[in-house]
Amino acid sequence: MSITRPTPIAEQVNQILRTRIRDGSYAPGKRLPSESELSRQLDVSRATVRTVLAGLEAEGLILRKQGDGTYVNLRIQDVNTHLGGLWEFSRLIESSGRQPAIKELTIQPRPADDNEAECLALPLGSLVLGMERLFFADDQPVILVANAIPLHFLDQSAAPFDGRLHIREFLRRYSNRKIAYAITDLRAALATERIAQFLERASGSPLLKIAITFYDRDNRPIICGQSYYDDAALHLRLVQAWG
Amino acid sequence: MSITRPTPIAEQVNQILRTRIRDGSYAPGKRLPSESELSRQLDVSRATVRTVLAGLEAEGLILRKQGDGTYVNLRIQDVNTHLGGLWEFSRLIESSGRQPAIKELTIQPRPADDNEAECLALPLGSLVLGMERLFFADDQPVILVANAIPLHFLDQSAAPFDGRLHIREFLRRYSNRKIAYAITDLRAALATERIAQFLERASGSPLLKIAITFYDRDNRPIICGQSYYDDAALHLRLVQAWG
DNA sequence: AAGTGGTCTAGACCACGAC
DNA sequence: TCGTGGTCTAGACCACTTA
Repeated sequence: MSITRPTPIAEQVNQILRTRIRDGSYAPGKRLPSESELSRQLDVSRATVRTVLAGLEAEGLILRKQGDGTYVNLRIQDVNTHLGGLWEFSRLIESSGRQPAIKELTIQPRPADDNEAECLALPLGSLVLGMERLFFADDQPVILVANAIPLHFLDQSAAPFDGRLHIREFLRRYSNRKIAYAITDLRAALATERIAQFLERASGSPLLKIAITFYDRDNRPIICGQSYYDDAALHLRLVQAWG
Repeated sequence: MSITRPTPIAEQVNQILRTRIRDGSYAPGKRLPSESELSRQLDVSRATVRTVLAGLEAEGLILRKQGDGTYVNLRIQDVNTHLGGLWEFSRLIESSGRQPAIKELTIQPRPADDNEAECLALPLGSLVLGMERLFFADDQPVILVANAIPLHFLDQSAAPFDGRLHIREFLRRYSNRKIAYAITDLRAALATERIAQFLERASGSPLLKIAITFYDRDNRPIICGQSYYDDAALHLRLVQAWG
């Protein structure tokens, strides 16, 4: 029996507003009820409403105009991520309107390579769980991901590990670490023979290379990963609010 | 440093804390004063302090641990952008510890090409101000940018336009439009002969291609641009807080 | 002039981590 | 247990847009 805490009010408000935007109760281009009105409707303080709206604005979902009102952004349908969601490949595929799937290619303990050892601040030759996975959008391969997690962070008794889980879910199930932030390196790269084969592209095609390292609250690296992203098959399009 | 009224209090607090972090008053890895303590020190409410800290956390500058305290992130030096700074190439270069410079290649009115007309929602053949510029990091060319702005958005009497201004400053000086948000397309591309020459790379090298369209609060496209980013010369590395 | 979002305050109580 | 950050409230006043 697991403990359930009451869901934070702000989170509930968040879900309600997102739902109303998604299902068209608040149509694209239209004005939302005022903050005071929402505050009354939902019976929460205006401060709470504002916290939630700030989040939606940062994602580009709404536009707020002082002295006028809050509007649903017209152009969100074109976008598949905001810069905070860059690691959630499944959601990214989903919000492009396609069906995501993960295929596990390999998943096994092995010594860390040089790059991984450096990323994870491990002594050379330390054991990591190596994971290679292929993400599909509507049965078309679009992202090839190689991850490494230090073995000692994982609950070995939970093996075998399920390679089709999202990284978030994977960590929650097999480890007690929590991710605080990630550092991401964005590069352009040419497809090697092997990568090209998996992604069904010509060898030498340009691909996005996304290298992510996840850290916990104590600044310890938890996971490092290199992803090859076929930007011809799946656009990477993001909104940025003008802070 | 003291608090005065004209500029927003939160902004002043923001600057104060950033300064203290940058100059080492709050050293990397060390704990900041508690929120209540800061609230007393600066004579602002705790809510205001929290607003500012939330911003710093989103940028990855600090880590907050419930029940413990707020810490300066150790790894900030490695990073050159955060969620939302992707368009500010000059700042991006600067925060990599290098000296930014902008060279104006061309700047002149011309008809919009097909792509620009579509991005900017203009009739084919409409006039735009075309701008081609090269960004340098320590005298090394790193980003080639081509922008287009509909001519009728610009104050023609202000010509000639200064092509060495940041896009933000450019718009402020020559137009009354304000940018609300941007949609960015991230791609990998191969350097054409011409692009390679400007960036001093081999023809066919992989480059990041960043296509940005800026919109104002009324959802009208203001600027569109295509940038070629030499990721071998200048890493694109960003922090993402785990929301 | 009225109504909107923007800013800020002063408090309350809770959840968590270190001691 | 104590101090920290996390959540939330009720209300004040300001700045801006629209009519």
